[in-house]
Amino acid sequence: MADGPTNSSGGENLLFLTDEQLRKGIEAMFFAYRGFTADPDRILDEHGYGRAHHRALHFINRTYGTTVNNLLLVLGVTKQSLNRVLRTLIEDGLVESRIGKTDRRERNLYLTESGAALERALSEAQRERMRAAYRAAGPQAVAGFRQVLEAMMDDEIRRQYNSLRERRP
Amino acid sequence: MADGPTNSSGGENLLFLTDEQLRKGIEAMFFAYRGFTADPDRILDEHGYGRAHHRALHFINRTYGTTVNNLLLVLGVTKQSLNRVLRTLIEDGLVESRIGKTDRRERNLYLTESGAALERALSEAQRERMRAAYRAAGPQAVAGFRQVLEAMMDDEIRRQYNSLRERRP
DNA sequence: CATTTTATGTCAGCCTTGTTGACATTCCAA
DNA sequence: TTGGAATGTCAACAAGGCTGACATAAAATG
Repeated sequence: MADGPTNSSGGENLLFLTDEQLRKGIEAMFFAYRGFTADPDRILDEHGYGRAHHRALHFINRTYGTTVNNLLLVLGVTKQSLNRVLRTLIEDGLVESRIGKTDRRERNLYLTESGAALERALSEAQRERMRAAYRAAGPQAVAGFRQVLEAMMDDEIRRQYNSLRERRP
Repeated sequence: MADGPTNSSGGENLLFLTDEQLRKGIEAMFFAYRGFTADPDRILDEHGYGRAHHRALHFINRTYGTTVNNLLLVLGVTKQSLNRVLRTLIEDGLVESRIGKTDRRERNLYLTESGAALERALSEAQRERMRAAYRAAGPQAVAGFRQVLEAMMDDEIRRQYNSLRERRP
């Protein structure tokens, strides 16, 4: 996998990575992820929600009319766990669940006005942090950032990640 | 902050970032973090531990003889939460807690042989994933990756991250 | 020396979010 | 018609966050 004689991305080939360097990267990942979630967490807290709600709102917004099963695959949790979160969002009027047209067993999920509003607030806070980081690091760094992250995903996940579609409202 | 007329890292200045690009980055972060934690999680599971134990082991290993208070600051949790984890690690003989020499109120924390062994297994799994990602992406990408992550941290955290010291056994 | 502050530990209780297992309903498909 | 897939629901449990209260020892400070 990483043994090929040439590197596709134009870097020098032989990479000597000390444990020290790798540890730095590991800790950077840990601390950065904390920053990454800090702003949305504050907003969620005001509404009495947690990260699980954020994730659900995010992916319902991204893939308009997604089914519960699709959501389960992306989020990687059990249906019982997702269901609890989903139920509160539906009860609170942030998410609408409509019976599927072609397959009436399925539930298609949509954000309501207020659901979309919260999602916007959350993602705007997160985008702002990401934007600032991107600006500070520069475009070349951003490209590298994305390359490393993508290489760090599990294979099946990378497939899902790469098959992202624009939402069609 | 991001308004300076020049970019320090040699990139072009004007960065036009669409919400689409930022969303891609956000999701990359989400999915990559899952991959990042997947391998240690499996090992931890076999031992009946969770991520909280991993974090404690990691930072006790990194800063040899650290105090409980130091650990609290780095981990960003309450002492009650940390204590629960620490207690099980001490009971299980993975961590040793010694009364401080200069300040007898403090407890200095050390990994035992078996604690160090588990830490090694966990970090080696994580390093291996990181190493593979680094190799796949190349050295230039790695530099960018680290730059963006560092810019994404909270300010106080970045200070902690940058003041990493080699452990002195 | 008396008092206050600091570092740590511990108990109790609560919340979110993950888990498993069991079971019901609905409905497509063979 | 029957099997299986998709979904929902109930119950129980665990990890690991949180708060609040309280105890102890030791350091720091008046």
